[in-house]
Amino acid sequence: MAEPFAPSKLEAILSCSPLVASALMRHGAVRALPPRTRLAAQGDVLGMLWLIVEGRLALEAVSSNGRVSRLGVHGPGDWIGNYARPALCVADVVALERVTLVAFPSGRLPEIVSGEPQVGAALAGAFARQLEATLARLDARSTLTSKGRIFAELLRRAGDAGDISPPPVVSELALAAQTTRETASRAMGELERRGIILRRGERLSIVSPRLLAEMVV
Amino acid sequence: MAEPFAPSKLEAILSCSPLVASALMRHGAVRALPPRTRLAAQGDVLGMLWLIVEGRLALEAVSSNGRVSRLGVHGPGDWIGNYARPALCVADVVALERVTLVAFPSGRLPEIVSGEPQVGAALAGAFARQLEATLARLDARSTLTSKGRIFAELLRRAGDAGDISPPPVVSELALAAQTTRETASRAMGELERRGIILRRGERLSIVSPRLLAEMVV
DNA sequence: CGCGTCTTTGAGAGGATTCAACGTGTGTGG
DNA sequence: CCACACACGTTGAATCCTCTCAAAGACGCG
Repeated sequence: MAEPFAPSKLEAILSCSPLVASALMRHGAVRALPPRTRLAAQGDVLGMLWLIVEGRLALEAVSSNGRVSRLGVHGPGDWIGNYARPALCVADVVALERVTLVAFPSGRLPEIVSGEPQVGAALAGAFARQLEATLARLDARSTLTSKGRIFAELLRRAGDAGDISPPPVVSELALAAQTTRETASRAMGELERRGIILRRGERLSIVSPRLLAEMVV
Repeated sequence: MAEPFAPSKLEAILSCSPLVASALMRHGAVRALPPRTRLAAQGDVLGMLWLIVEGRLALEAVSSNGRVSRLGVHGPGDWIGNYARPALCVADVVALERVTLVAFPSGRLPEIVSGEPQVGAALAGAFARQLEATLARLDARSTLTSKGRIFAELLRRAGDAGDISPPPVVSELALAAQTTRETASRAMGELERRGIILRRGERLSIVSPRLLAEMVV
């Protein structure tokens, strides 16, 4: 945490060559942020691109009625901000925990890339992955019901293991699934009554992933 | 249209070097599709990446209740499909008009990129742009009301000119804004009654962009 | 003219949020 | 040590937004 950030870590995070890592380190500024820092606000003209190295950042948009919805959560290896030129920021960017990142002004990376094409290759892979994730999220928002999104989120967090520990905080789960505490609570209550999940202290087990998957609608 | 596709067009579309264009042409297969072709279906394992050269493609997801929602529309210079490896396709991919594209198997491009890093640079720019667009769409879906999305879509299509011609087809507008014909019709009726827009034959004029912008909620 | 597509409008239903109330556990300050 | 605030979870009832269903009119086209 406290030790200075080493370029070799970049290699691991981006799975790129030492060449690329050192080029990035040479042009970017390393920053550390305490939890809850707000890097940018909805409506700002954002002229930065950040590479997350440690910790997670969330994109949160607040709608006119005051509700906040989470557009995404990004972790090490993800890029946040504007690549080519400054642009309006659609959402707040907030640190969920202690975060280390490398900062570049918008437009700098394209320059670097033309000098060191290897960097572009690494970027393309990262952007493609993030695009896919964002598209999947858009799909969920567009085609699933509120309860369906809760169920999908549970399955996603459980992974193959089939359980989640520590058990998810209901209100946080609701935020991630773009719905309310109450709806999330009702959805989980239903799952528990039907014996599809089991909540025991520090662990939430998914008894029947099959049934749960069928309820993702 | 009918003439064979020339690499020089790629340079213009991607604004890349001849080197990159010829590398892409060498590794990809040019295809032409008639309108309404469905390139891939929701749930397919899709092992391709396409570069659109002419025409537009839509990503359409159908939800369990049968409604289709449009996740995005892509045109020349956009990439659709899976970059690194085959993956489940979240939505149908359909041609809105006659489309020409260059097809690559998933995973091929990363290979090319490692041999010809210039290609990676071009890809990074394109992916960054698409990521930004997708994020903006996700934001709209998450924070705006149905009517708000209609209003926003109208403003977007009007651009600075302040009018749209030919006037938008209501049902198509509804699809783009992820709502129903009826809701879109009511939203536009309201705008017209309040004198915010004017529909005259082959032209729809936005009388008061300011008022309209304030209604985007 | 008949047909299909598109639009408009009304009425009804349904899903999700909002409001409200209550119970719990945790940490803080008196 | 206790009172208290506070965050979280649960549950019920009311409200609201949006979709669905239904009907009717406008328009272009063969």
